[in-house]
Amino acid sequence: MTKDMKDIVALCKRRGFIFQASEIYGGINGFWDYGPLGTELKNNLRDAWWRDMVITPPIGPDGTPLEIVGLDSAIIQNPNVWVSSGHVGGFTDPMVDCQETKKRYREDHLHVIKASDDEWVAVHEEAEDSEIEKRFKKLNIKHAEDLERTPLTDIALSDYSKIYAPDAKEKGTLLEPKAFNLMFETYIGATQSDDNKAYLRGETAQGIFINYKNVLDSTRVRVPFGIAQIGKAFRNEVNPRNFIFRSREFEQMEMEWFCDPEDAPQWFEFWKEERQRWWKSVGLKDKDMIFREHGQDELVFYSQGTFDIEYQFPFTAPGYGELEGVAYRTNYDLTQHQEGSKTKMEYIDPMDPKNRYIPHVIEPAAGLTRGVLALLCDAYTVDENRPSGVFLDFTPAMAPKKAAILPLTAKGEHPEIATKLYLELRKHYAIDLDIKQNIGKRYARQDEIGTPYCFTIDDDTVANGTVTVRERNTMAQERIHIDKVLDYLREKIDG
RNA sequence: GCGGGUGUAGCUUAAUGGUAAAGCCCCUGCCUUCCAAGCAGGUUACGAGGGUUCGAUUCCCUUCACCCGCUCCA
Repeated sequence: MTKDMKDIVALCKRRGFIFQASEIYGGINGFWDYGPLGTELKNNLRDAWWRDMVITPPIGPDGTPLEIVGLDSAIIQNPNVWVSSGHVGGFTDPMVDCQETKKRYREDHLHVIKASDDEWVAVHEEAEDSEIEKRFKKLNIKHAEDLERTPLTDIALSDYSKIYAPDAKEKGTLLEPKAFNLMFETYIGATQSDDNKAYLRGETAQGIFINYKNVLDSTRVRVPFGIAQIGKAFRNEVNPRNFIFRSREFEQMEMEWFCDPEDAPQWFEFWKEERQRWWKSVGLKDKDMIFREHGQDELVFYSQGTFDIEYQFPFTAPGYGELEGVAYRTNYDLTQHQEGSKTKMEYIDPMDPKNRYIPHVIEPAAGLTRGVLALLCDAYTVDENRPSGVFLDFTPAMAPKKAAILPLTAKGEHPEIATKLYLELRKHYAIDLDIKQNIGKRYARQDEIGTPYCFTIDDDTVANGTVTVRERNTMAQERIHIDKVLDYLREKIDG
């Protein structure tokens, strides 16, 4: 039985994990709201990351604990931050559309071969000569001897009328290149003009880089150290798709690890390992993940290595979708901000003041909301042998509700004892108390929201103080004393 | 952004140019000593806007959202 995205989305809505944003107004493309359980789940994943990064960072290769501090920067920064980072202008890839075939190409991916003065043929940059010859034959154009290629970026717009687009029959069907900028624009103050234009952050990372000096000067951290931040980021995606996987407003968990350039390659290896381990620790199954080093051709120009942690989502299968990228960004960002802000970003080694350098950065950048989606997809388990037909196999630590307290009947002393137990347990964990309806329905409901344990109060509880524990995945039951319930939960959740 | 598809209750599905039906879920009560049981009752829907029409959920137009493919994802 395969997991169907439709069913997962339906369950998310039915049980209050994730809703279409602005649903009662007809929705809004690329935005999602988190319901009561989705919020709990997201917070659990977020808190686990914060705990494992900032509160209790990993032990380093030399046996000493790493030093990582937290940050919460503004979503809107001085717009020059995004000019220096390259998000405004530099990184946008102009696209050209073909009027005839409705296809769209990256301008810098197309090459043009000039067969004659007015018959030019556009081809993909990776097209081989043999393919190109076929293309010429099809167009019935005698091809030039040398097949010399000119990048489309070097061709004047006025010459577009001579070009046959890669998949077109007619020439002159390519339209003017359009720049796509994914930054969300806004205006500061009540009037709108270019003077007060600003951007919603496209990533949380830049907030870290621009506070690097502040953190150094205020916290006594020394290289190597990290600054971690969790928060919303915004990208005006051309085409949001696949539930919450690519949305225009999303949440990131990013850490910038500042280190000596000489040590950077070792730290890169360290964080690759560490981040793989972490995703497994929150419950993702090894068999559904892939760990992938980017090839040279995939790397952005300033990166000396990028490592993807990807998950096999139902909508990407048999392929994978990115959960986290661990990138060796060199000192690119700090250097950019040093130039852009005229603020020195040099680090002076306190043990050796002659040793000055701009730290290199290893960046483990994870998608929190993508992580939530992976947890949901991973947990979704079809089981036709149980009333609900499905259950969510969250780890106890990630489950939105840790346990449900269920009086077997709504009569006698059952509800009273159940309520007392509930009042005790809820001081420690997110607990459900559910009294109404028959017990089977209540178990089924808890299965659907992934509650790992149900404690049921029956006549034996009244007689001898024991309750049944019903385990979600196996539906097996055992009896334990009511006084041991909290210890039992502690052991399962934190132990 | 392009092409195709789909929008009726929380879900699954009906019917209809003239008061929109059912099953499941949900809620209330009864009953129930362990997995959506039974009985009685109850809430909830034509994605939005416009047009045609005496009257539109139904026909037409526009729009929005979702799904699939293409494109894209610094």
